[in-house]
Amino acid sequence: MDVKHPVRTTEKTLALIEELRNRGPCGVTELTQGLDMGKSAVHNHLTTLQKHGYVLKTGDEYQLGLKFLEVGGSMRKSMEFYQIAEPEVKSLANETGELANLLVEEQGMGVYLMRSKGEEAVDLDTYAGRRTNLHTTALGKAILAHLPDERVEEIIEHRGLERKTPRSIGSREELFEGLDVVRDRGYAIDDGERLEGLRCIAAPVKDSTDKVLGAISVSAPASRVSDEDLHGEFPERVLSAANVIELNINY
Amino acid sequence: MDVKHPVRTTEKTLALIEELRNRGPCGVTELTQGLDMGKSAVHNHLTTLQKHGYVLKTGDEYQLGLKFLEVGGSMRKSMEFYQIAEPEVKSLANETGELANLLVEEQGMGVYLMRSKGEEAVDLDTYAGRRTNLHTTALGKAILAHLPDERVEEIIEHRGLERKTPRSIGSREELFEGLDVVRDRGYAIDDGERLEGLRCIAAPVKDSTDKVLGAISVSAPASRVSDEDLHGEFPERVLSAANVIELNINY
DNA sequence: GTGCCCCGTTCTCCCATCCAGAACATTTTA
DNA sequence: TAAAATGTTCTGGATGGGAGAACGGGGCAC
Repeated sequence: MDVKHPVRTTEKTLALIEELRNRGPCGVTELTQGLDMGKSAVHNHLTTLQKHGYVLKTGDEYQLGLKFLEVGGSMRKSMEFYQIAEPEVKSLANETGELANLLVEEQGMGVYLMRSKGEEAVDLDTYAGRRTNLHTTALGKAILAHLPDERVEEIIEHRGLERKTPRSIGSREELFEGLDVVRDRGYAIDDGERLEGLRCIAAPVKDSTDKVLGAISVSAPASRVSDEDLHGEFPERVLSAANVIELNINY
Repeated sequence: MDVKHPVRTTEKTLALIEELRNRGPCGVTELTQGLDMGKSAVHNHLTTLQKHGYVLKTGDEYQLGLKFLEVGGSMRKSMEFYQIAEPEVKSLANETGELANLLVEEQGMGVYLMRSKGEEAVDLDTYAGRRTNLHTTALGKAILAHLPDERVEEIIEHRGLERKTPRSIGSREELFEGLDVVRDRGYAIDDGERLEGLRCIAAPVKDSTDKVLGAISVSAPASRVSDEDLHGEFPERVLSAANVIELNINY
């Protein structure tokens, strides 16, 4: 991203936020390390962010506040796709007893909008807002399969095709072959590619013009997803949920 | 909040974010109005934020991205209180079939960490990240009742005691009387104070040193909460959920 | 108790940099 | 086809950001 006239002061503030996020609660001096700013500058930025609620101070330690959740939460709530999909993701989680997820694409990355845990659900390291490379999950592949080819090219150009595990996708050819399959059968599968022993089934959600809005999925341990279920009951339920969302979006 | 050396450039960026949040997707010129900045300045800030993922551009329109949800979501996930309370809030929603909520205090305001809808749940205007004045909800009163008196004084000093409806708390005396009651019986109630016909029951969650960490609640239409239930089954369930959380936090 | 060190905070002045305003490139409107 | 929007780029001058030094206070060693 080539910006002609970046606001350097703002970039310093954003770098500070990132640093604070990685380190967790800490003092001014500790933050200064690795930030290419002096103590007074860091202090000025911190107090400014505190004044506006983005940063909290307890004793001599600073940390990020929940203001980010406020802004992010209100953005999410204002998304029609989220509002309509939310109850269906919950139903899917309750029906299957497993972990159900909702993903959208933003700037070439997948962003989890929500996750809902059924009775037996495994606890993954995902959370609302979490980003992943699209090619590494069933959700992402469901989305990629329904984006224009040139967009997919752009994305792999920009975000790469890093392999998470030996079994995961790592080349352009593998990816496009996989996406063909996804388009043919209507749903995407991750059989241990991201995490050994974890199976995910995902379906795209499209609007009335066939543009993909996002994807919905179920994740479960392989021990509870038989080979028949992997191409039977699970895709059926996921596709059904995706279909309900599509119907509600298009009235 | 009196900041000695505020970073004015950062404050401009934050003002722009707020403006963009209120207006939703819009162009540079529209944003410029009501921001006391020229077109070029607004443009510079927007492209800088875009470069770092906080702002998205589609066509000629700019809007906030899900980066805020990413930062906020990771903050929330890192909170022990949220991690432990989350399943209990879900259980509470499922058992009662109503809307269950989790609130923490930050800078004198209540912040919803999550909400979980049961089968019959009403749909309120709350969402994860949403802020409210503490004195206007059962959740807030449950928290206030277990903060030191001087802290409560500070908060009403700083945040005021605006009445939401004629029935809601609007004076210092009313508030402290109410908090006494909450302490005595162990839970807080909102009987139509915030919204006509809505009843909420909330209980505080405290750690082993008796410090209040947050509060958990159920909200339901008055038609489904009889006068007996209001001081019977509902508080019982809410207190039980709060108790489970406390046990799990203190090991 | 004393001295030392390290922390967060404040101050000041110089230089980086932010940005008004004008110019340019496109698109929309009349 | 002209006029009036829009987003984007450019430039120099005033603004204000922040390095470095100084201050104040809390904690630790001895």
